[in-house]
Amino acid sequence: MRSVLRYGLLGLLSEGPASGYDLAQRFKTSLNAVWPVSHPQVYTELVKMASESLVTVDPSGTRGRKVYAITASGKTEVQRWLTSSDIDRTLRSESLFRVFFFWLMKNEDLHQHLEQEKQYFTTQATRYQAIGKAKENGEYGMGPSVASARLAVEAGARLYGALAEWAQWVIDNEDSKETGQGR
Amino acid sequence: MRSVLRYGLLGLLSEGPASGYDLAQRFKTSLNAVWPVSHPQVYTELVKMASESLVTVDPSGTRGRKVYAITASGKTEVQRWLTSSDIDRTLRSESLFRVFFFWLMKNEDLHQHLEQEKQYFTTQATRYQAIGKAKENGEYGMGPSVASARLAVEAGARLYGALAEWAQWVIDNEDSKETGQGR
DNA sequence: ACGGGCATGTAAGCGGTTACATGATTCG
DNA sequence: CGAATCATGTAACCGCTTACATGCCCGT
Repeated sequence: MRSVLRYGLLGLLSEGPASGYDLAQRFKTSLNAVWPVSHPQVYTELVKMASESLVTVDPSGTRGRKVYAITASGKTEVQRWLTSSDIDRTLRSESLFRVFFFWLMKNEDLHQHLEQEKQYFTTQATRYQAIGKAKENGEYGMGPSVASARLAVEAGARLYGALAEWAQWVIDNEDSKETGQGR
Repeated sequence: MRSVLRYGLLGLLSEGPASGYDLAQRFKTSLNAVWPVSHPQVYTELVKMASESLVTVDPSGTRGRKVYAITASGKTEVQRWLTSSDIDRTLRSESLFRVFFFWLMKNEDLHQHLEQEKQYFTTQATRYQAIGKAKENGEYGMGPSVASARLAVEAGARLYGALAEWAQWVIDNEDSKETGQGR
């Protein structure tokens, strides 16, 4: 099952033509949170897609820009992906991976780590809440793609909110053990 | 920044010696949810780690098993990882990636997709809740590694719970749009 | 003029998947 | 005895990262 990069690019191009640089930037500012990509990856994939005529290239943009546009077969391809039901639903996370090995950490180090994690999660949660508010106030325009992004942001806010609460729960658990309240 | 596979293996070996097959199985039953690995990856990494003397090999196990054990330098290595602060906190998810392109879907397809996602998320949430209960009842033993796994399971339950609620929220949003309640 | 961001790429190498391959052991 | 599972690997290939490289254009 091929990576989602291709479909992300086709999805972004569905909003209108853009250069590789544009696409890499837009990946970095929004999609990066759930699927990081690097710019060489974007450029090479665009070339590949052009050779499969999923996109067209107009190399006459200003400042050497190459403007890509989605084709009809590109549109069918992204549609096919969106309606295909074989999704990899794994939630990959190095943070959660570490949790399995908390028992190897010294109490002191673990406590510090948990505080950091909680800090990070709450920051992210409030950040996404703020972005969500801003999107509702139309600060990003009001196209259909913005409405979808709003949904994604809401998911982020809820996820990081849940993780922040979880971190607090773990900290409380630790404390009750140490003070012997559970005896 | 190298992948977490190595540290996962060292972490599992901290509980005691095990074969490559064992380790691959244990990855698949617990760590797979946050970091999938395939068995060739496990075998090759173990060979590499043996050559760096982070683990030792005893090839005289029953049925051709090769039993690996963690060394002192292996232990320091996993400790170093656990206390290093440069974590990649990205929450990779193909499900959430798709959300950005919901606006490209037909209402009908989208609604069906959302119902499926909600179904999946709620199933996972209840599944993790059940595992959490079982761990508390000591059905997996009561070693320190089980306590950590319990924390990870709790995170999973909360995460998927939040996602299930989110999916419901999106469905409600869609409905209010269609029936014109927002007018 | 020059520093910084715009814009595109190449190349090496690692991480990871998929398919293939092999033998040993247990269970029915 | 045969099927399933245990157990370990190899090889080809793809995805992706990192480092390197180049030229253009804008603002000061």
